[in-house]
Amino acid sequence: MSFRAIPAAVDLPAVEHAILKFWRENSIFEKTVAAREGAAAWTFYEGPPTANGMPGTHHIEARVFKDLFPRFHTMKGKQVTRKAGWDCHGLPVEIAVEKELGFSGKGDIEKFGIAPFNDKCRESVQRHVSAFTDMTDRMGFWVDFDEAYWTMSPEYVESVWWSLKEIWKKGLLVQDHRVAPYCPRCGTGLSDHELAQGYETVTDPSVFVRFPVTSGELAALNASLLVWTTTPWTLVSNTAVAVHPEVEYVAIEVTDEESTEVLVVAQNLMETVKGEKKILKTMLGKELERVTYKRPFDYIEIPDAHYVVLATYVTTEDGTGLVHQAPAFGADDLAVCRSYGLPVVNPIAPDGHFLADVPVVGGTFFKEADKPLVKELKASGALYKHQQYEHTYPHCWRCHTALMYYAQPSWYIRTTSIKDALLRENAATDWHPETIKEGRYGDWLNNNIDWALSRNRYWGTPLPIWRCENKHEICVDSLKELGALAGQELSNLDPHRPFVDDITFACAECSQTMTRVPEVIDCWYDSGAMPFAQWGYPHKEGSVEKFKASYPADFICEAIDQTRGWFYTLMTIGTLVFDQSSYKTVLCLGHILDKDGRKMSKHLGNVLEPMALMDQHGADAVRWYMLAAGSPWAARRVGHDSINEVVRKTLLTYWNTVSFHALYANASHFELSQTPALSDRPLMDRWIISELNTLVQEVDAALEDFDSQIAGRALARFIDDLSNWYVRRSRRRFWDGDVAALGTLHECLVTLTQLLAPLVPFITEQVWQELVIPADSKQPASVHLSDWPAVNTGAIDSELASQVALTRRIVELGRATRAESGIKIRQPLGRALIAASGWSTLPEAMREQIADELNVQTLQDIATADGDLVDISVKANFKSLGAKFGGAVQEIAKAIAATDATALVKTLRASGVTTVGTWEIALDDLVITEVPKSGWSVSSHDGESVALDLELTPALIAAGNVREVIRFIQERRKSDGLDISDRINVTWNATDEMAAAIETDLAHIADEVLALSITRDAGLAINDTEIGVEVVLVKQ
RNA sequence: GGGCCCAUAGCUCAGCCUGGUUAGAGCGCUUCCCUGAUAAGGAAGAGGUCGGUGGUUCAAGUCCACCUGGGCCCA
Repeated sequence: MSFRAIPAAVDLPAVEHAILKFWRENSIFEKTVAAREGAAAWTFYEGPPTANGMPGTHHIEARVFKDLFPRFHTMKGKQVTRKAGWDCHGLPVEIAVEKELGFSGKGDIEKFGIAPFNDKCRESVQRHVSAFTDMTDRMGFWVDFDEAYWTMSPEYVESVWWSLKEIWKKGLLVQDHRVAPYCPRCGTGLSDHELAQGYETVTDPSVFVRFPVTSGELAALNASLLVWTTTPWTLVSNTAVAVHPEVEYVAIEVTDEESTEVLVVAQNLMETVKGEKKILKTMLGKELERVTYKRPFDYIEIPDAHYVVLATYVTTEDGTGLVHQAPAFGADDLAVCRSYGLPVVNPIAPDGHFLADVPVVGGTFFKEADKPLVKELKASGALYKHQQYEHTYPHCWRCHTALMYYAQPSWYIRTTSIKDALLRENAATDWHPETIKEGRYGDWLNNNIDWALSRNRYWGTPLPIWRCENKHEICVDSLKELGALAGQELSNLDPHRPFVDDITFACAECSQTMTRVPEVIDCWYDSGAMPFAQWGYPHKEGSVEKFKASYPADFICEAIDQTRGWFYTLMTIGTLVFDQSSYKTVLCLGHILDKDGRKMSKHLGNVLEPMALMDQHGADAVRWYMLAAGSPWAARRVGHDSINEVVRKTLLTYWNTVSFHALYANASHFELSQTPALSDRPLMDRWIISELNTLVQEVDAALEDFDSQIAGRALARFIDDLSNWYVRRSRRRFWDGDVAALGTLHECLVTLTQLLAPLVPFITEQVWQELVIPADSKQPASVHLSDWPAVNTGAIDSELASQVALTRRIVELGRATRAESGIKIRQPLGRALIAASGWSTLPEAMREQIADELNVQTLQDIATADGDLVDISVKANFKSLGAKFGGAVQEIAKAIAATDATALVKTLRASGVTTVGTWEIALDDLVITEVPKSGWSVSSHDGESVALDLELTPALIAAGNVREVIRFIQERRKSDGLDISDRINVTWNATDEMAAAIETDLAHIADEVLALSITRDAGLAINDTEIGVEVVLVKQ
């Protein structure tokens, strides 16, 4: 058992590669899971990334957090299995393949063939997965790739089918119409993702049209509804007019040069109407419900329609507050019209042209129909106003055709019918940050709409519904069931298109042929089904047990964009199928932005490539930055400089403290067993051990609360305390091989390494191998196999902590005073006066440290110094006064300011209370500052002061010179390349003044510089040395 | 257009829940100090209308409302 030398310089990325090798060769990840066999499980679900491109830095972000908490809980004794997953299906994959093949739409795919196209999609997924595994491995995210689930695997698809059948059996999976953006040229609907790529600014007509009222009081007034639209081509399909039920509408008589008429508009949009106005009637929107009107075009048959309906989505931001409804061409329109039982009539063919038999515009492309229709409106007198209107409108990103919102048949899951259950499950979910629960996510649930499940595409889980021409329907839950229906052995069938499309069988009810409906499902359903589908539940052997043991998850974690993505589908499918959400705790991360606060995108060229980032700075640095530099749930900026700082400040300081320990433990042949009991160690040791145990408490609490930033801050502060106070102040003890100091530092480093391990697994593993295992062979082979440190509350001494804090504040003030006085710290001073409330009880050891740090010979309490040395000033303590006297504080503060401070403090110190004005105050109602009078150099802060006596005696000057000489020789040792433990012989010469100082303290100097002999050589030239000394060092 | 989140030093971020009168840290910059582990450390300086406006209060960076700007999600 011994300590190895650990180099101070370290190449972090190189160390990481060695550690990766060590983990791999020794199966450390597998062992951390196996070691907890039989322990309570802490379940984590991996949200599968879509392998449709190369991983970006934002992928690292989520994966850092997905790694930290499983590592933490493993150390805390839980078994955390981590199954990787890949989201394989979906439009993004199809688009990537289409691009590769140079396709421009569904026609090309069908020409190419669905089977070969899907083969290409499968290949594309497999190709990108390796980039993800490389990145994942490099960053130290421990997850089991060997057992990864793939959403395209047959057993996964069958499990998804099973769940769909469960939903179908409940009557919640149905076909209905859906309005979606649609490219009439490509003949396909577009996803939101595609939509976002194609917005273009266009100028469209904006028309105000009169719809004459035909029933009730308003008809008697000859009133017309004034309706605004920017899509005149949809007026042919007008079915209703929507108003907001709670908005005030007015019927106004308008008179201009030519005529008088009565129009109905929202009251606060009356400005739209020009001319002399007289309000005839005011009414709420809901009073207009079911008022009938005459539509502008009678070209197509729309039965039982054309009246006013109520809709809360109507706004009075622009237009007239009366919104024309064409349910085939607007999602809101469709929802509103459907709730009134209005028909959905569509005069436009899938190619975007009006049906040939429509008058006036038959055969016209929808966008081209605006002009002739406006002309017709003008001719019939229905047109009130016609303007041009510039706005952004979605276009097809492939062919730039203006998109149509177009009603298409689509399959829905009736999630609205389980809304109450979803709200119940959400209420039981632990969200981090908490605001998401009732905010963004809660709102989304409250405004829940049915899930449009189907896609008219190729590469996805086929919707397992077969139908005959009499609309009899069956949902299939497995290949086995399908085989039984079809009378074929199908267990080896690829459950994808086009193979499943080929399976047909006779309808049990009408004997007609049943064929599969053509759609595939939304790939978000795939990923939301992973809690059971990852096990092949319930078909696969053993899956039932595995599923039950791992449902619901204790922890999931993704970025905030998943609120309506995976967080939603996971909860919804769980609730639909099992009546229970599939996760208990969810950590919702903010986004990673570039150094200028912009989203990272290829387009802006500001993407940080993750592998390069880790090769440059090291994965630990990137991890620490993600975890600790800012709040996990806030959006954060990433740049090279900020990551560099992490390395310098935190990781290298930690490393160098380890290296320092190794240096002296090695030099003095320290053994851990030599460490004395804690109670026998000096105050300084007991302090840092107290801080260490406080740290264990803090980090544990923060990580239990998923707040890595607070944990990181506490750890960084401790590293700083350890290195820059404990080690620095104890340096001499280390030189001397003090076993208490070496043992204390070792204890701190071992525990610190364990606390850091889940955050920065590489450097801590290296330290474990270099520092811990060689000294204690009983320790586990990896830090990640060790148990989370238990806090020793008995070692926490809060009084000691506050005393050290006071010591450090006094030192800080003293240094400021020193700097101000212009006298170097190397020059000893005779006396310092201290004013601080805890001074009188400060232990001697700490006073010595202050004296040493400030290089003063004696310290004295300012209160015991000669009487008129001190000026006392007081200020009101608003916090305590405000609590006692409330509104009177300002007056009291004035009264206090007007009182003689010295007398006031004297009285209070003697009797505890006194009256100022009419108020009785106590000592803690004042902020007291004591400052020495002139002749001293002083610094004060928050009522604490340090004053230095600047008088230099010849003895002090000589002592200063001795210190100069020692420093000079030490520097020479370093520049001569001597080892810290080399013994030397010194030959010296100096100016008279310096020589006198040296002669008085030869033994001390020799001792400090490890000199066996120290001899003057008057012949040695001293001219060109700054302090008037020259030395020659000879290694013994 | 709607909802949610965010806005504090040149930069990255604390502080806000629980209001208290000179608003903090680190990086960067200038000057100086210290150094027998450190790519470190220390001191001083420059740098802030705490996004804006109003309100509540004896007192607002902190609580409330509105506005502006940014981000995300949804239309």
